Amino acid sequence: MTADDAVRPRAGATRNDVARLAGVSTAVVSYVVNGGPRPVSGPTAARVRDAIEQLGYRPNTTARALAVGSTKTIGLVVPDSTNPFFAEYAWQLQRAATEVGYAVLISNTGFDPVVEERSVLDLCDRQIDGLLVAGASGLRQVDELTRRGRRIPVVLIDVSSPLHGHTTVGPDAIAGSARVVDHLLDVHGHASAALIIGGSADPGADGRERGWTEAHARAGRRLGVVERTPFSRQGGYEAGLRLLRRDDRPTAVFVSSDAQAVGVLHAARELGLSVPGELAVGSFDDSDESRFCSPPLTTARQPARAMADAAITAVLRGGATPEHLVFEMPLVVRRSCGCPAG
Amino acid sequence: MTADDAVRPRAGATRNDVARLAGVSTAVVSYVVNGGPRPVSGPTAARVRDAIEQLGYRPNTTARALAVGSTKTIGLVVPDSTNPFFAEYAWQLQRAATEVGYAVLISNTGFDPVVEERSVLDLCDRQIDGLLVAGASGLRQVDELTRRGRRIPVVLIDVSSPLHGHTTVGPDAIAGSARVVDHLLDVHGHASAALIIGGSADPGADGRERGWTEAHARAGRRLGVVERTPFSRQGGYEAGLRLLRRDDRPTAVFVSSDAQAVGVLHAARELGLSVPGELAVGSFDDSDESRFCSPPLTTARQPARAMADAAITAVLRGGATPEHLVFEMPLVVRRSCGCPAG
DNA sequence: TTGAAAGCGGTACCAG
DNA sequence: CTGGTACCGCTTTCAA
Repeated sequence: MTADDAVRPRAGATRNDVARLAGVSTAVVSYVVNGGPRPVSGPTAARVRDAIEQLGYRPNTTARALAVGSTKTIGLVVPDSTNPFFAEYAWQLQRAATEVGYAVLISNTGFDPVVEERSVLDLCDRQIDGLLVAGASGLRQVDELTRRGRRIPVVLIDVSSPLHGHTTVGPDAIAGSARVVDHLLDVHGHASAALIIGGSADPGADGRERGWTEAHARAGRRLGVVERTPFSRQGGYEAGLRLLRRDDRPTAVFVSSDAQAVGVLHAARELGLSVPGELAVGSFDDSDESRFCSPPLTTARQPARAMADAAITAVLRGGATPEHLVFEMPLVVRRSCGCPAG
Repeated sequence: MTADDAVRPRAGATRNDVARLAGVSTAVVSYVVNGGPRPVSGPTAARVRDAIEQLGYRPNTTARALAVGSTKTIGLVVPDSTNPFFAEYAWQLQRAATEVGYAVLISNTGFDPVVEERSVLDLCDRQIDGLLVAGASGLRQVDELTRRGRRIPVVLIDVSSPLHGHTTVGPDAIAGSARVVDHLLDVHGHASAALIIGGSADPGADGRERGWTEAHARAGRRLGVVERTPFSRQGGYEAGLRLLRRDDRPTAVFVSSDAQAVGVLHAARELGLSVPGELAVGSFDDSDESRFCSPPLTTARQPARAMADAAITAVLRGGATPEHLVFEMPLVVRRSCGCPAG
């Protein structure tokens, strides 16, 4: 109201200013701001609130973090937040975190273990209260972190199989993948399905590969060929091209992510092959894109929302006792497998 | 080496521990950690480094932030990080920020002005060093922030037209949109193009709408119909259905985002209409998806990488003097407009 | 070249 | 119910 622009320090009011204006101690200001830990009389509290209002006082989160030892922030390490599934997952994690008063600091690794290591360290240096890691490559430094210094809770998200000594949350990738391969083999009668999947870090560790293998075994079929390629549309496209140019071109393929599957669709189109007519495709994720591509993808659904809620809950609980949360993956039938529209 | 698990405090070593072990003062530890502001003799520095190594000491970023008044963090407010373009843009911003030692805290608003306001406040409370805002709705509270308390630099990203008093970075949406509409009108000879665009907050404020309008004006054509719908695949799909069921079904449409365009493609497919045969579509963004959908989209390219670099640079410079950085949008010709493959 | 000490903005315990 | 005050971990000025 008055010419207070000149009076107000550019740095913003601190709890000291508030205390002075309200004629109380800083402790009292703290009590009313946080509703505790000591009670404050009505009138006093009112004076404090007035002062806060008048000064436009906002508590300094950094100072609070230093004092209480919690930043109300959780770190998230993902390979590539640009991938439609991770984008959605990250979004859900953020929503879930926000709902309980936490912020999420995201770090992309680009599937590079070195970057991943650096990311984990950076995040920890920022005093995050918990760490969510997708893309399990960097387990080594995660372990080390857990050992030395601040013992911050870590939960591995997006792991296909429960990992010893860590709390994990992820889809039942084995069952989910098997479900789509079964569908290809059983209801559509393909002799086998090829597999398009990511880098060969540790074949067999990936639940998607195992599900694919097991489904073939159960059906008594010989395994189809496998193509390894990056988890991206472009990666899927290239693998698709390779696959579809083979002399023994497969009639069905299970692709380990929607992004790659979109690339496969593109490759088929370019080669003039019809999907599902000449190539049936099943996929994994059920990201938004899978409903809108052509043809829409039959895919195993990752319940991102539920997993996100679980991951946030788990990491905030502190990961004291390792637990393994696995989520069922419903089969979402659309047209890429050969089923009629619907 | 020894049984130091018992010795090492669970809280992690502090600079005090390091100082004690190295037999120096905490100031010296600070000097060697930060390479300044005072010089330290070789031997002393070596002792300190040893101590750091031995204790596995990691500086506490929070404490540092409190002391120096900078969190090395910049806030980013976006409507929906799940949208393919924003996902990519956010990714680029993160990359650019990381390169200069900053982290990015993302907040999604879901296009809700109330949420947006809360987000901006939350971010500021976290003592971010700068704020990037996409989706200009929340200008009011941004202005207010700039006025009271900590004067944090704000840059508006993703604005189509330079905004008074703020530093902005964005594509030349008017020219870019006009470029694709021109293409539809001139090279493919359509009488006019319909427009699919987002919420009607302030028609005319959106550069895409203006570009579309101006292109028609220049060509001496009557404007096509406009459909307003959310910026999502689903939104585009619904708008597409509405548009394509009209008696006076348009022969060409300019869609204001790739995500919506993908929805339009889906709608056309569902109605058995061929693109570009019966409907030519031009779009905006050039996200990865636009290369892989069917048919691939002719679109105006947002130079996300360059814009991200500029945005980070600008916000870090402090936004002292408002500047308006606008980026050209190249036309990317693919097949959805009717041009031959290539 | 190094040490002592005064903050940065809050929190929360201990007295009163 | 409230005030005084010792931290939280690090930075940086001032003296030595």
